[in-house]
Amino acid sequence: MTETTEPLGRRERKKAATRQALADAALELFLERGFDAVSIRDIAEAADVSTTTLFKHFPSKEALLFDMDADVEQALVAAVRDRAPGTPLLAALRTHMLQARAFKSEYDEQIATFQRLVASTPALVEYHRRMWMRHERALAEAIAADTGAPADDPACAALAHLALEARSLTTPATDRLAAVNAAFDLLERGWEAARGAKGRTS
Amino acid sequence: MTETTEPLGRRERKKAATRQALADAALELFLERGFDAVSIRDIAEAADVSTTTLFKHFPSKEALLFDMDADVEQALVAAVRDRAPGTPLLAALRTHMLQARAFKSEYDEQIATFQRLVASTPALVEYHRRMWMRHERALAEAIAADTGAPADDPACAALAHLALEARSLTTPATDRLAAVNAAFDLLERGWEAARGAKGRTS
DNA sequence: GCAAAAAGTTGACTCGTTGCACTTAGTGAG
DNA sequence: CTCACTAAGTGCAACGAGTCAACTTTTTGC
Repeated sequence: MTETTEPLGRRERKKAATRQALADAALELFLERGFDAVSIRDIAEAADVSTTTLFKHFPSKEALLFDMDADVEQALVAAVRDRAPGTPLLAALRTHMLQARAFKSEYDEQIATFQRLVASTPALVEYHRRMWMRHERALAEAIAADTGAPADDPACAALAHLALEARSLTTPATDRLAAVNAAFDLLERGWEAARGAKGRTS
Repeated sequence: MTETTEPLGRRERKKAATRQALADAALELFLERGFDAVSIRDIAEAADVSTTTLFKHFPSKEALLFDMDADVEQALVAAVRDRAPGTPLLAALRTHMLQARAFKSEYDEQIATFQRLVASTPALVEYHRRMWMRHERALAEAIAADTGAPADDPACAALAHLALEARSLTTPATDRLAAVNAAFDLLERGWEAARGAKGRTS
């Protein structure tokens, strides 16, 4: 998205290069042999650096795969904060989550194979989930701000947690979409009912 | 609960003994020094067995602590299946979860320190959560059976997932109880609304 | 009593990850 | 331009979790 090729010193460029080399080598090897069958040493060697160097760029083996995150939280918070006026909070959240690349696999073969790799490796599923759930607090605060509740309101915290968690439904390999929608149906009804009971209608 | 001291061969008794010795040694050392500061070798030595023997009894370091699980799933399913007639499904589930030992810490210092140990070790929190969520499918099926829906109904799956997940709210150290209750309030309203929309009132 | 299976041991090994001491090479100030 | 500073990278050794294969005990069923 944001091309930050601005004032890059020679040093920083080299650093970025090795980092990229590592991420590339890792992805290639993982796709080729599977996550568990590739060792850190393999990757380091493929990128022609030492394992210690690898760990100076990435904090763990899993992190090699999820290089491109960053402003996910921004987008998440923005989705509720800057939604079209009149749109219910959860509706906005639902569409935002369904538009994420995790659900766009049909359109891009690259993404689809990546998704398959992650899904077939428990360690990666877990790691991904943890990254995702890290935004729980930010979302909770955004919701609280939106509804005028105190920032640590338990109901808002619960809604944030459960809405994010909707993505991790262990659907029996069939329809992830239907699963997420079912979860949101449930939450929307519950949330609207609660809102209604308090006299507001957002 | 169920005392199975029935026809125990000498062999099985010895096996159970070493297993117990391991679990005991582990708990003691963990409480004394903390989970991360105790190595598998320490535990094996304290129980006077080899590390390989330890791993024949427990699949991982974390498993040493959660020896006493078993029929949690049974109880969970029973809580919805055998609830007092007239009780709403989610009400039964809520009380069952609040009665679990995880929330009884005030009554038992043993349990409280154990909870503290787990809570203070990310690896253990994660492991515990995973064990708990493993009952997702069983609960989903129990709910489906209860409401007459097909066993793989997405709405039931979603409810099961979110209800179980209610326990893992990352409450800011304050009131876990309030958090769980907030989650259940949300789910109850949403669920009743959905049920109502379909003409049933369980 | 004996053979098969289960429990345990030993020791070496893999793999993720860290620490330490060291070199190399941009960088910025004078 | 050079020199000291600093960040990046290296090499190596180590640690802890977990696995493997080969070998020695029991215990048990017959």
